[in-house]
Amino acid sequence: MKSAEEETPEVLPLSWGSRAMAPPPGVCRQSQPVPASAAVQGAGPAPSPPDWAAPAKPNTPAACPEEPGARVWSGTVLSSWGCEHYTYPSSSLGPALPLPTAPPTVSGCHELQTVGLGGPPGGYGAVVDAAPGYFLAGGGRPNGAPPALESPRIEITPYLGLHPHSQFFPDTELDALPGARRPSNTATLGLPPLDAYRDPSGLSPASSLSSRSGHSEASSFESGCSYSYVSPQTSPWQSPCVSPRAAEPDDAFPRGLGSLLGSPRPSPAASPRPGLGEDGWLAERPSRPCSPSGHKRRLAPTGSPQPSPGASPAGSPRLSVTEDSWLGAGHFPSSAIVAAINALSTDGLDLGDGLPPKARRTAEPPTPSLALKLEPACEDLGAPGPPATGFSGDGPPRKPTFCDQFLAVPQPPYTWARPRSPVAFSPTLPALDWQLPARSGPYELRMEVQPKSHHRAHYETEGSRGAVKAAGGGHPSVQLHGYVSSEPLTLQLFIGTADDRLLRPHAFYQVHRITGKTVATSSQEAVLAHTKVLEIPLLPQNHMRAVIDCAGILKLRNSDIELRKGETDIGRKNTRVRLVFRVHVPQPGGRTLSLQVASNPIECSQRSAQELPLVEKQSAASGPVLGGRKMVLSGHNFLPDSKVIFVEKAPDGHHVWEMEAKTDRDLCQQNSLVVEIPPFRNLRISSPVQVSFYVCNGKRKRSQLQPYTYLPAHAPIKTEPADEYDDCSPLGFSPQLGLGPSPTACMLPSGPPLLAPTPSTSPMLHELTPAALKAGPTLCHLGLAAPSTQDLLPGPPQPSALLQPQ
DNA sequence: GCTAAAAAGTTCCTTCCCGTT
DNA sequence: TCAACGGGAAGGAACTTTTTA
Repeated sequence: MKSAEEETPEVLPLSWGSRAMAPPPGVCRQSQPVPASAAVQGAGPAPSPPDWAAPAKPNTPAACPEEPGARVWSGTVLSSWGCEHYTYPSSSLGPALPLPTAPPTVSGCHELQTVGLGGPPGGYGAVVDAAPGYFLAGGGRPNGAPPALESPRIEITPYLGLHPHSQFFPDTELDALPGARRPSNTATLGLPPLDAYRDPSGLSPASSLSSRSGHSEASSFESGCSYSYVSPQTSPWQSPCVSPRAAEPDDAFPRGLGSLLGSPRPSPAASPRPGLGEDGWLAERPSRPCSPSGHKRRLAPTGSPQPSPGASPAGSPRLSVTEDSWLGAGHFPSSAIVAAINALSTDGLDLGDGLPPKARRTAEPPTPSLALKLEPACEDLGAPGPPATGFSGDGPPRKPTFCDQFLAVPQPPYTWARPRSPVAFSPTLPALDWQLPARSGPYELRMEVQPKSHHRAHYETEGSRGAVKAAGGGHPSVQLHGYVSSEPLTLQLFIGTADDRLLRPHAFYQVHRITGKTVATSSQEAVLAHTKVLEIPLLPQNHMRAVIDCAGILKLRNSDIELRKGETDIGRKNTRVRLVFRVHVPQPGGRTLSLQVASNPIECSQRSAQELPLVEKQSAASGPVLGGRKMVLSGHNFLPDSKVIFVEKAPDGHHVWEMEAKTDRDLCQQNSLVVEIPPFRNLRISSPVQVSFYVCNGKRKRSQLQPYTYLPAHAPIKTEPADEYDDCSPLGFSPQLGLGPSPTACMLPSGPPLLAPTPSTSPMLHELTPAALKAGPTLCHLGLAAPSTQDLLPGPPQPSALLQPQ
């Protein structure tokens, strides 16, 4: 069989190369020589992957079936996860990172560092990854995680810290949080970014209120309590969300606020892109404007003061995205350190130090705008009130608010309480792209009912297409097991990616809050690091189970996202998502345990949902190298002519082996397919070999890659179906890897930089040491204190639940 | 035979329409 | 009656393949 590489020129479009091989966000990959301490990250030769990653062919770039020329990095990428989580400085340390010691070659990054201390979360990736100590251990990264590979690239230098949506806008009481057991250290700083998840410049000229879920008046009115805040631990992928001209003081306000401040922002009908003329960047946007009519079926009221639903979810330097490509671990910076820097830079709310005057000025809150926008939504936000106590069915009766007069949304049996004012900044919950296990100790967050594999997302120009449904009718549901307290918790929901890379917030899709008579589950919106998050109560009286009938999926226009500075994902054919649920369980000692579970992939496009084959489940995740076993695939759009192709990819992305599996056409149904697993090309393997397969209905009609592991002849054969193989994915993918068994639940502290193993608990559980609290954030220590790779053995990297100090 | 440009064909994205609930 | 939901399709942009020079 002819490999894809043979059919495709080796030369990739620059954009592809840069996407697929780009350095971690914020890492300024220099072409000049780099000191050893830093070079390994950006440009050094790839060290050997940790042994434990071998079965998963770590960091193996491979061609993707749909984009043969594109590099697909498959394999274990979390080799440094555990340790990264350990390297989480505390906010109590103050802004004292030894930044000046960074190598000169990352000076660019250091510029970012300086600014980044006051900049958006994404900027911290630059800070962290440029920090010298970060690269000390393990050949460049803690635990020896493979570094990024050199590749064609586009260097992106975000204007960190100058973004108007910086989290360092002085706190505002507009930025209220529901308190339902939201850990008290949750960051609540910052101006609610009106365009927090979508670039307002990309506002559809005729966006309907119903679908302007981000910060639309409609949305806010509905919820009456939408709020935004920026996660302090936001990872670099959460994007600096940088506006090209954000450094201009006059342009410092969020664009969405411009109109509120009196800047010309004509009615949507008047101009498809109002304000383009005053924004040179926008003027260049080739983004398709509106339809000739410039109207939508249901137009927003002319002259509405609401300029935009918000910003794109990620101006993120997120690494390349296609449904088939991803990057290996070596490309990922330490989110833990990112969070640490976040904490360091923001602790005590005194953010002035180290901030360039320009950045500080930019960070000043456009208070009038805020007041104008949010006043109707939550009039109580600004008023003194009780501290956040969380929602509770037994809570005090909610004072009627301004928005209540507008919406007759049925009152849930509980209310969302709000803090009087944002809580002081401190290291907190893991960033949304942190990989967390679904269970830890007695706790398990489980998807009881999976969503349908297809859900057509709606555009902002459309009306809502309703809530995500369950396959068997009804709605998806999630339950937290093992929780015995009577305190309700908050379940967070956001739209994550469904490719075979690390699970992370999807740049092109956002969760959309559904309200109405048919919605029984209360919820409210938040914006965490440019990603909309739906917060749903988990109530003991409901056995900590939540039916997700309040979540739809909003599609953002590709052009709006892709053209954002720093965004490296592409939207085309990137139409699969997952519902990602998180819960943060308070633990004794003031820490918080974070769990996460992701749903099955959901196809969100109209067309592909009708045509492309989709594998939802496979009956086996592994088998003998000799093949010959039958495997049942269940999914959609299978045809009698469907082919199942097994592929193995070389580290450089070449298909080194392809084999079509025999399919039993007699047993083929639209939703199921029986294939005979072909023998592997090498019958003498000594260790498991990770390959992939896909279902092909014809040219360009291929399912996503699914994992399959060939086991050596002498190895015990694991016969359980893939569903049991991994508790986070029905396909046997670790949600963060697409490979390997599920992570072992474990807990990590997230505060101080020095962490000592706690033998009495999971090897992943580390206690804070007094010395750690005093020692200060020595990055060298960060690396040394982190558990070694061997600590994580056996098995693939161990994403951890996060046990954090409160 | 190779390369580049142009043309043609295909796929996908976005918007709009409209019937149903 | 209205709005939300949900299926379908038009139009065009983006991409791929083929043809031509």
